[in-house]
This record gives sequence, structure tokens and C-alpha cells, in this order.
Amino acid sequence: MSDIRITIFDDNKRFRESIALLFETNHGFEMAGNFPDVLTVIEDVEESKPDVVLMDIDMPSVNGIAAVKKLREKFSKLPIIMLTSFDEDDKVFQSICAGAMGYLLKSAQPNDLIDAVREVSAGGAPMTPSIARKVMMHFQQQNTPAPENDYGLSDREKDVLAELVKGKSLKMIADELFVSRETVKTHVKNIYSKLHVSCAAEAVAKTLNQKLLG
Amino acid sequence: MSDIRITIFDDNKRFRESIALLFETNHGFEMAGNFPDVLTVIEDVEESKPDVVLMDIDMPSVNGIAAVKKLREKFSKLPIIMLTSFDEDDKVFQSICAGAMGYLLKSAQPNDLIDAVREVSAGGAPMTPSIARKVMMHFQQQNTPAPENDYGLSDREKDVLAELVKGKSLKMIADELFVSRETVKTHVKNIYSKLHVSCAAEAVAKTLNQKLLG
DNA sequence: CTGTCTATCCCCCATTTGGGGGATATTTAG
DNA sequence: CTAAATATCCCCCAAATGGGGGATAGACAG
Repeated sequence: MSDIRITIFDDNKRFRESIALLFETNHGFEMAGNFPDVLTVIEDVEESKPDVVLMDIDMPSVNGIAAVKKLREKFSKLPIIMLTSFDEDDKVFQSICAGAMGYLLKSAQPNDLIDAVREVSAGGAPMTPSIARKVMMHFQQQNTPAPENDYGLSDREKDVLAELVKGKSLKMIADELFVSRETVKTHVKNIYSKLHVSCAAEAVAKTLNQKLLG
Repeated sequence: MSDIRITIFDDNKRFRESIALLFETNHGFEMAGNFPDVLTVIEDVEESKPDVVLMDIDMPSVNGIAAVKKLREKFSKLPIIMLTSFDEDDKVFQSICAGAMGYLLKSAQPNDLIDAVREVSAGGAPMTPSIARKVMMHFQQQNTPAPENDYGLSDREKDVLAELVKGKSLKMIADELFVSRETVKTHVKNIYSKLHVSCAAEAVAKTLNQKLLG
């Protein structure tokens, strides 16, 4: 097994040097590159050909999150670990969405860093427990149907709404549900009134955005 | 600091006993309950009052995922760690969506189990690296706009589509964009044709479901 | 029993939508 | 330069939508 090649982007020279020292004195790792900014991040990565990128989240001038986005577009599978001094929720989430696979505090122990790099290059996603929990919570929220927030829609109204979401016309819905078009129309009117919307498109948008249906 | 109380649900008696032994012989832990099935999971948890629940994902009769859902509804903050013999993607995802906070293989080392319980009760989300990665990937997909999948919509068409998603009528869109209603209509026609849909509601559904707009 | 909620149906009718034609100007690509 | 996209606008017209009104029957609660 060949060494894991690491490229780091961080504006702090001291920190870059400690990292370089850390990985060069450990077997199985090799520094590939070492840059103070992300102005030419794509080229830097192309030339240094790292297996793992370490990216400072807070850099003056161009910020690390934007750099992650760029890298993700160009190198879709390159593992990136974000480094930050503080536990800043917002930025961490933005990084994750931008495509970073891991997230660590700079204050982490050298051993944790080493483990994280190993883990990410083996297909894992190293992160601090508190971040992991936040990601999970967010994930759950996104994937659960409605809590109790159905605006008091009746079962039948939900049936109709489900068909509306599929793009069906009143007539098609009437056929699907074996009732007259007029009945569907009444349900639709009531749905609009309960959801406080005034047309099908808006109802569909609200339904999907708020995950009103299971 | 008081002990961390643990309740386990697993149909395998041997396994339950090993777990009990493991936690009883380690300082800082205490077995609260020990059940072979989840038939009365709510009552079991109410009575044993655990800080952490260990739940086998594959149990005969009633399955562990459904049990997690029930628990999550009743005890919204109780940390649950899923245990499984194999790395079954589907079930793991279902568990996560159901509200489990952690996920481990039964073949994990005793030490890992202990760490996981500590971590989850401290607000973390212990899971194997490969699961962490999958969660992250899924998370990213859900939170990124469209890759290249915009069906060849032009910029202007995206503008119009964005207004449609807001539930605006053709006339309103025309005013928003300072063009005539006819222009909007043409754009809408082209959008329908590019998205292969035939009405506003369907276009909105497709747009939101596939996150076609940033 | 009475009232409310729900699902079902009906009518009228103005407005909107969507499908079918075109047309022109500008920009982009080959 | 020529062709393809793109953005803008126009007309016709059938069909659908949405807003208003009202009605009946069953279920369920107080």
C-alpha cells in the first residue's frame, strides 16, 4: 500500500508546518502540497495530486467553503477534511453541503488528525461527535413526513392533494377516485382555503416544501 | 456523575447476556433493562428509564425500526443505537430516518460499544465510518441544487419557473419580469416541453422533487 | 336531538391556461 | 456567414380552473 498523499490549504504558516511535520514523521503519509491560500486551488490540487485535502474553513480573501465547491465540481471524489478553530455551525453545514467529507477542530490531537485522514481516505467521514449529531438531526428532519402540520386536511382532501401533486387535472382525479369532477372541485376549494393558497401550483409547492404528505 | 443506564432489545439471549456483562463490569454503566422483543417497547422503556437504548435492527415478529419510530414519538430525545449483524444499507437508512442516533455492527469490539454509548449519551452520533460517509453523501445530494440536470432550461426559463413555483399566475410573472404575458406564456410552453410535463402543478412538483433550481 | 364535519354532487360564469399557429431581433455556435 | 438558440411579442380558441352560490346524506360529538 502506497502512502496517503496530503495537501493542505491554510493561511497560517506555523500550522501548515506542524501538519507537514506531523505527516512526514508518520509512516504511511506523505505531504503532497502546502498552500497559504486557495486562489489557484484547482491548479494546486492538479499538480500536487493529493489523496486527501485538508482545508482551513476560515481564510482571509477567498474562503475555504467556496474552494471546496470548486474542488468538488472538478474532482468529484477527492476527500476533503475541513479544519476550523471554532465549532461554527453555519460554516460547518455549508462546508458539508459544498462537499467536504470530514470536519475537525484544529485543536484536535495529532493522533485524531492522523486517524481522520486514514478514515477519510478509506471511505469514511470523520467528524466530531457534536457535528455528527447535528448532521443526523438535520437528516432526520428532512426525511420525516409531516409532524402534525397538516393544516387540518381531511383524509379525502389528502387523497386529492396527492393527485394534484402528481400533476393530475380535476377530471383525471375524479376518475382516479371514482367521484364526480364537482366533488373533486369542492375538495380542491377546501384544500386551497385550508392551505391559504389560491392555485394548484402553489398548493403543490407548499405540500412539497413542508412535506405535508407522507 | 451518575451511571449511564442502558436498556437493550435483542431476541438473542446470549447476546443480551454478553452486553449485560460488558456494561455491568465497567464503571459508569448500569443495565436498566433487557428485553427479547419490542412488543411492549414503550412500557419497557417507561419502566426501565434508560439513558441509552440499544436496539437490534433485525428481530423476528416486530422489527426494530418500527420500534424506533414509536420510541421517537414518545421520547423525543432518548438516544437509540441500532445494532445489526450486517451492513445493510436500506435498514440503516430507515433506522436513521426513524430517529436512531447511532449505528453499530454487532461484531464491534466491546470497547467500541462502550465508547459509542458514552458518545451518544454525551450528544454524539456514533456510527461506523462507512455509514457516516453514506449519510454525508445523502445529505449533500439533498442539499445541493441541480448537478447538470436542468433539462437544458435557459436562464430566463429558470426565472419563469422560479415564479411558477411561487404559485404566481402568468400575468403576475409578466409584471415581475417586466415583459408581456405572451412572452411568459412562450417561456412556460418551452419549460413544459423541456420538462415533459403538461401543467404548472406538474412542473412545480418536478422542480421541487428534483431540486432543479438553486 | 342538534349541530358540526365530511364527502358527495349540482349550477353559473369570468378568468386563466395551454396548445396551435407565427414573427422579429440578438446572441451564440459552427 | 449561416444556422441554431434565445428572448421578445402577437392572435385564435377550446378547455380547464377557480370563485361564488347551494344541496344532501352520513358520521360523530356534545
